[in-house]
Amino acid sequence: MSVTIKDVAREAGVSVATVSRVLNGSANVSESSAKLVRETIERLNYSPNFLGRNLRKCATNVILVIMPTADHSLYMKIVAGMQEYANKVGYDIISASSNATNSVEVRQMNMLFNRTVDGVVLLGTSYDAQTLNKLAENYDIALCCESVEGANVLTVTVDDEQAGYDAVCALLKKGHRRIAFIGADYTAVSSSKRESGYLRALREHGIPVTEEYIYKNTYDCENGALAMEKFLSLEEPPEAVFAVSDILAMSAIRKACEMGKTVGKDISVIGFDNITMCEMMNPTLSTVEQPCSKMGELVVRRLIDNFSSANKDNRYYTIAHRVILRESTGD
Amino acid sequence: MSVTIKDVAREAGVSVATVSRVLNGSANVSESSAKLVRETIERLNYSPNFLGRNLRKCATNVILVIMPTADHSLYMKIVAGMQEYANKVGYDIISASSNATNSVEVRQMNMLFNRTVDGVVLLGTSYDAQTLNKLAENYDIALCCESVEGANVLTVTVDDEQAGYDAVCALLKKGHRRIAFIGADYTAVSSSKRESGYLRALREHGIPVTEEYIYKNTYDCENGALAMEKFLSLEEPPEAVFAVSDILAMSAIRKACEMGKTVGKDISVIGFDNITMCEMMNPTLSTVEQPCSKMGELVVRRLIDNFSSANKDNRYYTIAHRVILRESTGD
DNA sequence: GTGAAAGCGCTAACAC
DNA sequence: GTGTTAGCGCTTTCAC
Repeated sequence: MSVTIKDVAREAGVSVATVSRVLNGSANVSESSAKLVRETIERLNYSPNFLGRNLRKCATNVILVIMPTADHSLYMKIVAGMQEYANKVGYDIISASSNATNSVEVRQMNMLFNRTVDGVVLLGTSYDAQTLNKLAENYDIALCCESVEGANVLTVTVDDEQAGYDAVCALLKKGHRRIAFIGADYTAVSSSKRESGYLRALREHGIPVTEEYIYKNTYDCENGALAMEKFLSLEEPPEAVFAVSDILAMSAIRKACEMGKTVGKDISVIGFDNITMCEMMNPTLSTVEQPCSKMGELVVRRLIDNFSSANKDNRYYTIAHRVILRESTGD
Repeated sequence: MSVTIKDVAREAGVSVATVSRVLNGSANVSESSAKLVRETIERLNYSPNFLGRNLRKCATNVILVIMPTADHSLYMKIVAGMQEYANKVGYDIISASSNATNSVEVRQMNMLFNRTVDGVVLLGTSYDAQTLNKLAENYDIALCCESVEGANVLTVTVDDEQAGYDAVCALLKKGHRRIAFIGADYTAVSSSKRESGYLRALREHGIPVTEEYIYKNTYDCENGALAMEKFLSLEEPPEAVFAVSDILAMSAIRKACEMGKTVGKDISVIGFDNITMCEMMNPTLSTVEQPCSKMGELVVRRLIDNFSSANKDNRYYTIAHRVILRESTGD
């Protein structure tokens, strides 16, 4: 029903080999044949069937990105960075969202197992280190944004500990000493590392840790509000808050406003990620920027290198972050 | 190098046909063979190569969604709705972002032309009606969210004209009469239709149209701010604003705040889409909800039906919207 | 410079 | 209930 390479060959009066050569730009085709073939392709509106090509080549030139949640500006920016680089070098990026659900993630990983894609980048995963290491033996996978402790798999993230440290130092520099932390639960390595940075900053400034100033739950936005509600109900509420994501920070700010506080004056808040909304919030949100394009480009570049490499690069790369101060910290 | 159906057959001491039958759950396999095959698959860690299967079957069971911009909560919600339904009926959804760029969109459409996916849903497109109609002759495509005038292609959207009308009526009901409009430029059909609804609402309430109250540019968020800046600098500024997207509305609100206005009191704003951020803004944002899950499910359902149908469904479906009033309109 | 043909991994029609 | 085999569309080796 659809037109194949054979049809083109027959119509052009050449062999399928010649058509294939034209298609792939191989040398050793006379200009006259090439022209004839190109015209025939045009005339028949032929488009090569990549299922045949990919089967033959054992490669698809497609990379799958699996996101834990789709509704997150950060991930989309990273994917955009990946795409820009990948397209330049002849690859396509497709993405799918696992809703942070293991069964959905596994379903999507099947595209890797069944050879529908050449490699996968995980922006967060429910797999443990052991499973990932096992997978990496047979397939090309990489982690981005969110690392997994003990996984010897190509990984690209910011230096979360240092970034957390820097965020808190920015608050300390404003003169705040009662600083609270809103994090995700223990499964999120990035959050734990940012918490470590938070603790180190306090320690280095001789500030004791106040247990009530640490709130940890999931990344769901309502937890920002819950955290802020708890903080503001304390006898001695914090003067500043560091949240491990902009979403949590925004939700916290919203709650603070509801409770009559002026954010940036009564209480300062700094988030993490620098998503687009930061500049549209009221007040605008201070944050730690993750350089999304760079991260996306680097991880895809290394992953593609791995496709054709005998000994895979499984290193852990960190990319420089940047603290951005806006109105929510009184700037 | 990777294990194939032949390896499984050899190891299990059966033919490849039997293995294939087990794989596809066809009848006519003795329980003993089936068990043996399943064990062998497990033991060899075999995963079928879908390139072979898809080539043979002329189908991939994958649908591609092309989004004009990735960084938009609305699209992600629609994709989530698609995915939930698609997975239930044995399909996978993958997505890619065209950055509203024709060349990128064409690149992604190639996955359809080269048979890497069975169908495509466009959440906005740079193709014109004629091209779409031509494409629809040979391929399974659908539009969602954003229609194209004159395209006889399966389409699912809200009733944009009525939704615009309803949004403005909500503002009128609050007693406002000087109502402004922030829209996208003429290429966005949804925006034009919402504008028609805006105009009809004014007309039916005997309110003359004020040219200065209509601001049209791109969907880029800065235009919300620019519009608001213009409105507030008028001799007689509007009392209320209807923006065709929440992003534009948020940006407008942000600017109004900067200019010393209290949104919801000094000026009311209603957006469109009901993205997640609406409830986290300060003030929370009134809007017109697009029922994303439903839209996603419907368009995918019809598209899949089309795959196996001789006469394709190319109808235009509209799905019920809902006005949601929050603080930005003084509620 | 060109063509014939093998074969990528799989399914399904056919034969037994 | 099972096996043999053709063939999906393509690339590439080999021969000329």
